[in-house]
Amino acid sequence: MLNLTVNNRLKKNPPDVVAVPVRPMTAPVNLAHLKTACSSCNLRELCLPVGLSNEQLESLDDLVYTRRKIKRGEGLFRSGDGFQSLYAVRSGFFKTRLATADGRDQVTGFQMAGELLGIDGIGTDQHTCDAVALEDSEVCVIPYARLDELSRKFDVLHHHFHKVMSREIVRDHGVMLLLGSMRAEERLATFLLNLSQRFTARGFSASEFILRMTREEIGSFLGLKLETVSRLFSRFQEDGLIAVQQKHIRIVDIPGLKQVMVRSGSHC
Amino acid sequence: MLNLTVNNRLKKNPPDVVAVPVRPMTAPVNLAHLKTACSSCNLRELCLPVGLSNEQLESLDDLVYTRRKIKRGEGLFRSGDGFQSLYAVRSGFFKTRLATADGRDQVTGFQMAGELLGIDGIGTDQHTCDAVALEDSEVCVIPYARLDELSRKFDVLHHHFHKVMSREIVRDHGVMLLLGSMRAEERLATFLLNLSQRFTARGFSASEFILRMTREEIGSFLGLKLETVSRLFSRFQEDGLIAVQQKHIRIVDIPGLKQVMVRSGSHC
DNA sequence: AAGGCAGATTGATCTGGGTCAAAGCATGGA
DNA sequence: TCCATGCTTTGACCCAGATCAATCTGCCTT
Repeated sequence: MLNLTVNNRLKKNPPDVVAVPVRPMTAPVNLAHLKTACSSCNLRELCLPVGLSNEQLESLDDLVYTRRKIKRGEGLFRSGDGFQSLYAVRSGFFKTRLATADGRDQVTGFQMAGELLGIDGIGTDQHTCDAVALEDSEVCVIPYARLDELSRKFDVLHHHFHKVMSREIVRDHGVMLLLGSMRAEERLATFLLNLSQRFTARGFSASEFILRMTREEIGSFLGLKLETVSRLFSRFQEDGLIAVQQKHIRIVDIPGLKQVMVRSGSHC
Repeated sequence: MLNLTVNNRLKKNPPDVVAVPVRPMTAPVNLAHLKTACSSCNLRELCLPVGLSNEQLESLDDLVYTRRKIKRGEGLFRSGDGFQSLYAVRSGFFKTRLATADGRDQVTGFQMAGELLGIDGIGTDQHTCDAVALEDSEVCVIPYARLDELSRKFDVLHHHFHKVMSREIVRDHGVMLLLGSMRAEERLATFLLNLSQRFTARGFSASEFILRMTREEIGSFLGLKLETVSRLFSRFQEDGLIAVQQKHIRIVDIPGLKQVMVRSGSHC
């Protein structure tokens, strides 16, 4: 067995208090380039603040007052850690994974800028999975108690948070469908198109991107072995659907990939 | 291909308005046997009201003022339906399933008394899956707008609802682990033990129960074919772990089943 | 610039679970 | 009571994807 787990072993989290304050609570900062709270964050159309008024946005700024940097391979939180905060990815890339007693591993998702991490902790006041940075990353720390408080003041925020959780559930159902009833090629095609779509939403190229995760991590997420993932990449390339060079992916034929997603579906 | 889909085709839902009012809003009902709202429901320790004070419980009674009966094979809601209400299973048994354009089907869960249905609809104001009764069932209708309103009044309810959603997410991650990295026997053992545990929580026998779903539905949920499920039942019986007779299951050796769940896990 | 090493590719082979097919079994409606 | 029909079981065979193994590639370190 590969000893990837050893390398990815999480360092014990520093407490949130250590995190870099985005806006010192003492003196307000006027310089535009330092005003890095939600109201001026360029992710505000993707992240928690979607749909908030300017006024509401500004009170979010008091909520999200710390950031935390996580180096590649380090953990943001791990299963069993006490739950206090949610995290919004500001930059970088994460995976979440579930580990079983007997050493198995299931990657449950990959998170990029604007996406929320840590919701799993609300139910039991403990995190139930590990979140690991796949590249040097930064997150906004959202103390849950404050979010709760604030969302009682603002209907929109309250409702929006429910929507975020609900969509996470719907996403998970999609992954179940993928794992439970798709063939290998469909899974990988679905995965690539999903990434592409999420990059597009962030203003990046829909057809060209760098995979932040290894073949093994992709495999774990898709319920396949890394060799299978690798072979499929090669096959897709032969078929003129994509161009792969290690982690660099270019989708050559998006409609073609979409066909793979569906066509092999109608088995028989 | 089996034509199960045809038989399970959902009838278009009757609007919630048609549902039987549990407590007519006009005159309060005094008779104890008719007082069937949350405050006197025997599921209150399992369902949404967990942890509420008596006073809070009584205001829930105004929230949950209708019930709906669903016959076996009928749908409670289906993908695409507008979302207005959540549903708490009062009696009976449901499955939720996701259907793809190309006719594939993934069962995403089975719900029993006290469990919540419909959360998937919050994110987009439309349901994203079908909920189908596996036996004649009854649900409490919880208008979402009211829940929202009420949860602004009661911290506990508000927070509890978040917990329910979060736990659903954690559950889904567990299913991903199952689908993504367990072998067939482990999946079935996990499934049986999970059912057993949920029946126990409801005061039923941990070791003897009736399966409300077909082999095909179990298979769909577990990412296996019905023949595989059937063969595994037979194998488990040969191995003295369970006794099966059609839908009637008796778990003979719970520790043994737990071993199957883990042992085959350490592949190699 | 060289060496080490994590990750990726590719080939050969094996196998768990899928597929196809044929009975068996139970339940409900006429 | 007796089919009809939907569900389950079991057997024979097959194949997608796993496993095992041997390179290859590119990057990081010194």
